[in-house]
Amino acid sequence: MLKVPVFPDSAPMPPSPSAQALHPAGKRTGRADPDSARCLMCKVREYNLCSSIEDHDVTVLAQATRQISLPPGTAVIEEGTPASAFFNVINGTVKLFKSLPDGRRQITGFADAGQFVGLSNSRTYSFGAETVSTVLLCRCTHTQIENLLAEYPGFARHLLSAVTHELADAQEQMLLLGRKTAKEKVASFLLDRIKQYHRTHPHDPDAETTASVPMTRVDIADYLGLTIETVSRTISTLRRDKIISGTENHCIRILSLPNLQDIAYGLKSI
Amino acid sequence: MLKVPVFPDSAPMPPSPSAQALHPAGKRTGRADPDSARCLMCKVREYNLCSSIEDHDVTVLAQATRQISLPPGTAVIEEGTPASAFFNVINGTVKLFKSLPDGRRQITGFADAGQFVGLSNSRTYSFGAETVSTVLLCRCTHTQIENLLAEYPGFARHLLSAVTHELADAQEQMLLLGRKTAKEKVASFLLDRIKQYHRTHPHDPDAETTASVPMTRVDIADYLGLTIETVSRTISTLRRDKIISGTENHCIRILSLPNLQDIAYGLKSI
DNA sequence: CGTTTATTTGACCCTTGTCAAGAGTAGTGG
DNA sequence: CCACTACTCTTGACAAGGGTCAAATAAACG
Repeated sequence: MLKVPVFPDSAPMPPSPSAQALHPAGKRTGRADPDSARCLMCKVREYNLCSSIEDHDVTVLAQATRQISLPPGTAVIEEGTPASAFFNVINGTVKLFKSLPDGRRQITGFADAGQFVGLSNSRTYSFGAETVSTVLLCRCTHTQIENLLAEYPGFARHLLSAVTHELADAQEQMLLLGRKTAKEKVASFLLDRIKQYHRTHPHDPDAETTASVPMTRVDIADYLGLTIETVSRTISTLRRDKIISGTENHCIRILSLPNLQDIAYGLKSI
Repeated sequence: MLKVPVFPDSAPMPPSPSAQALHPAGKRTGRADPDSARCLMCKVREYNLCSSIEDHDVTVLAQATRQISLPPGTAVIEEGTPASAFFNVINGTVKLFKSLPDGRRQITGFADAGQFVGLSNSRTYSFGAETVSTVLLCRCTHTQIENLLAEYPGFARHLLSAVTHELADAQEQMLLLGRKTAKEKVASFLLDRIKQYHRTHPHDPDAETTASVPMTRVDIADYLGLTIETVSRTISTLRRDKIISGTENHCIRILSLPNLQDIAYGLKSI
């Protein structure tokens, strides 16, 4: 049978306390140790990949991963370097991007709390990743991911589901980049940010009308395939048209969600 | 544990002779039946997902799938309809696309022989699919894919690898759509077509300099986020600059691969 | 061989990019 | 607490890449 590793030939990693063989599948620890408590109490555990590993096996996870905190603007993954690690975002936002030799850049997505970063099929990363805000990450080597995949069938299925979802998002973004106008692009982006805010603040009564935009105009422009000037002008227009309200730059309030939706999908001729 | 099906709640399918329960894992058939011969002799078997199922289990595959042949321009998947089937492309090319309400369309990719179409995480397809040329497909219900995933761990891993690869392609295409000029887009597209021709015609001595372009200008334009006029003009310019040669429309000969590569990555200022 | 459809080419214009300057904002340190 | 500096963001004037509309060619097909 053809071998098709998801993480082929992971580059050798510097030895770390947590870089040890996983427990055999199904082995139970009598009770939670301090490490597994970290995973059990993790605020994104129920939303992300880790939910595939049941509570009583969580020691495996805790020993396979290490948490790191990074300030805004820090490189997490360097485009073209050996692909060796995988990251879960616990808190904050990470941007993923690809670049051209002359420096032009396309941000392919933002990974918020609960999402992951660093899946690669090839020996090197085909994309870069950098923190947008202060970010808490859970790091795991590809070798350890391979072990989890081999021991927990549910994990492979969960990962497949997550990647399939990402692919659908990527296709939606291709539609945006190839066929939408600047105004439609910005409106679509704001809708995504509202959804994201709603996911992470389900109990905020204003969640329906709030968009958290932690990224700069440069990042928004590189995400939407525009220039910062066009992004700025378009947001100003939306403010002038009373579709959004103009208090702050990084927390936008939506005055007319239906109008914004119509614009995003090209139903508003204006 | 949270259940995360890759094909949730597959829509009920009309009963078909091949829509029956799979054989139990590991059950061997004494020798190949006519059905399994179809799979064993399949010309893409060694390249595609089916290689995850070993030869002695191939009856399972043969009974789970049905081959269909479709003329050019036939809808394979209707955007927004219930997601119920999955297709392997045995021969020909299928285009995948998303549309806006007013008819604007973005082709998100072309699936050539050996690739698959129809993976979906949601109840309905978020994209459409249509044949470009005459196409031979191998159809399989999502229910049957679920069974294969449950019984053959290698299959889930193979599928994960394939989807991860598709995601990387999608990211590369986002870079193209968001940040490349018309000339760079067309050059990148031609390079992809050369690679594709090389894969499918490994013994052709001209494979290094040949690009098969079965799709129309409309499809190319919808794939690159341009208009047909711009695609046409750009190809004419490449011909005038002696980078490609102008014999036919659907089989392009490359005169200077290095130049084409430089243009595709923005290294050629012209 | 004529009809239909796909492609090319031209003329013109609009959306978005480029260049440049001004206005906010956020830190920093006296 | 208030300058000072360094960004980030906004706005304006202008240019250009690519879109739109229209017509001419070239292929494809019965």
